[in-house]
Amino acid sequence: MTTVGVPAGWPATEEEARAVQDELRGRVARDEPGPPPARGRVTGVDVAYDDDRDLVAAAAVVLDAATLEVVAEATAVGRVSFPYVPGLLAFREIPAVLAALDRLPCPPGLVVCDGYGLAHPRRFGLASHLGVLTGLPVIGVAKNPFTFTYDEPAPARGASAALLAGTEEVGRALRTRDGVKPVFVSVGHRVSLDNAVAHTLALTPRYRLPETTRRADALCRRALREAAQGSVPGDAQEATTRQAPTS
DNA sequence: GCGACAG
DNA sequence: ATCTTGTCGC
Repeated sequence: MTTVGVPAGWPATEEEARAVQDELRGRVARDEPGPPPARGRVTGVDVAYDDDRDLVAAAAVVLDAATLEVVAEATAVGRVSFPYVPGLLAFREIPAVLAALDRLPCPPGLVVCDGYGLAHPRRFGLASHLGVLTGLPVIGVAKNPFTFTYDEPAPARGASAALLAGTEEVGRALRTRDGVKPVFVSVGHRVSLDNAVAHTLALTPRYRLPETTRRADALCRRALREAAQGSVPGDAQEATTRQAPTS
C-alpha cells in the first residue's frame, strides 16, 4: 500500500500557494516546440472529488497518439489537500496526479490536463505547474474561458481565436467540433502554443474534448466510486495500474 | 465594496 | 467539481 504523498513544502495557505507560483513560474520552458502530434504517446490526467468523505481520486491514461488506443493506465486515491480556489487549482490536483503518473508502467510522453497553463492570473496554472515539477511536456485544455476574453472563432472545426488577458495572448479558443462551443488551449511546459493546438485537434476526431481527457475523466470517477464504497479506513490508500497486452 | 472565477 | 432523467437531434 502506497501513500499519496504531498511534495515537500506544499503550501498550507493561499498566500503561501501564490508565493510558490511566483517562485516557480520562471522555470517554465517556452522555447521548445514539443513532440509532434499523432506520434508517440499522449497521457490524459484528471481528478475527481468527494469532499464530504475527504476523498480525491486521480487517473492517468496513456494513449498511442496515432491510434488513440489505450496503452496503459493508473489511478491513485488520497485525501483532499487543498480547497478549490480560482487560480490555485494546481494545489488541489497535483499531489494525486503525481501519484497516478508515478504508477504508470511506461513513460507518459506528452501530458494533457484539464485546466490551464500560462493562461492564469500569475501565468502559472495547473499545466505549467505539473510540467515544472515533472519536467514533462504538458498542455492544458480547459472547458471554460476562466477570466479571459476571446472573439468567437468561425463555426468550423479547426477554427481558433486568441484567448486574451488584456492584449496578451495567453492561449487559444479552439473549435474542435463544427458549431460547438470551443475548448481553451494553453501552453503548460516545453510545448509551443501552435503545437498544443495541433495536438488538441489530433485528440478530438469525434468529441469536443480530447480523448485523453475523456478517458482520464471516466477512470478517475470510477476509482472514486470504488474508493467510496470499498474499505478506505484511516490513511489507507489504494492504487491500481494496468498495462495493455503487447500484441 | 461587489461580482466573477480552470476544476 | 458535484447534485441529476429524460430527451431532442444527428
